[in-house]
Amino acid sequence: MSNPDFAVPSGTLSVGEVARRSGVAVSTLHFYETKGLIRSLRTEGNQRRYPRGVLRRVAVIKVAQRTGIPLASIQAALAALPQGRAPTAEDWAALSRAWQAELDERIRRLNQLRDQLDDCIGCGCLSLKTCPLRNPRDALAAQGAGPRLLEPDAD
Amino acid sequence: MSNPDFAVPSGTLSVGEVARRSGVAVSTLHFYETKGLIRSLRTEGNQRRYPRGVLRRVAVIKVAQRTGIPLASIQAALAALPQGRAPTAEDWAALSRAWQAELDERIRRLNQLRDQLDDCIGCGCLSLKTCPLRNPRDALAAQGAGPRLLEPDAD
DNA sequence: GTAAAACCTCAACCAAAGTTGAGGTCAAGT
DNA sequence: ACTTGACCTCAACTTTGGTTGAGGTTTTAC
Repeated sequence: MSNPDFAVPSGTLSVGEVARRSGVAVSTLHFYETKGLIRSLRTEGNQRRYPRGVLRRVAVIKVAQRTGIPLASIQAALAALPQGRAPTAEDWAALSRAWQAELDERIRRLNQLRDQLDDCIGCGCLSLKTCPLRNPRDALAAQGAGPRLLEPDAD
Repeated sequence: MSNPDFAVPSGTLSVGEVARRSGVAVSTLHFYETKGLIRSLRTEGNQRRYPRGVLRRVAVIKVAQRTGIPLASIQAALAALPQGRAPTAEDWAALSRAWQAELDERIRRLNQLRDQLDDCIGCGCLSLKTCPLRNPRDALAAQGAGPRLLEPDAD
């Protein structure tokens, strides 16, 4: 059994090659596949063969991850790419813009926090009920698993 | 058995009170205790009683968490507070300064990433070997579980 | 034609930061 | 006295982002 050119387009990459060239472990590529972040064709012997585009896709995944976006959201964003044709530069750019906006928002929130920490230095106000850092709902949207509820106004 | 004033200093808080006043779940306070982030005295009936200082401590923990610092590091920082006496405002301020520096660093890295994403928009360069976003070691320290290794210079 | 390297699946495990539940005890109000 | 709510411990489970290993197959290279 062979003529691999029939079963699998030539110019595809094995999982090991993708791993080497993308800097991502083979196990991670398997994992991404189970999560629907990437897809592969199979040889007759059931081995993965990736279209070249996978390298860009993995690059994009890693970049998005570094901005703090969870894999599930990355998956959703990638799934929204046009089906049927290879994504264009503009498709990728649109993704980048969306993620950049999210990143901006995260940076904004961290800066706010930083400034408040600045205000609080030396005043010991972390124990005061009026401190914005102790009452995040005042100034900041809950980030992650923030405090659910603070005493209305007692103490 | 009682005379709680003997076993436990008066003016202490039960775990439920701390939960209500700090906005943190009881189970979380238990969890923090197992991680050495807070400590408690016990009544004769084995119930937790917290010194009032625990409220500030929990507030500080939550603030640090919002800056993205892992609990283990927070624990280490808190453990470095002077033993024996209650921390002073200056003690807390020193902590704040340290965390603020970390926060600054995180913000700096995210800004760098944002700018690079900016540069890359529209150029489709995520597929190019020269793109700084694909070769993070060029410009950025590995953040979290970054790519281990990128091909030396092939491709 | 055979041995080694690469690949396959599946299940188990890891860390972080908790949450949930079972089964039992303590404390407080009436 | 007794019921109810708050508390106790311990173990198991959750999510995210993977890694590790066992046991078996495929591909490649000599």
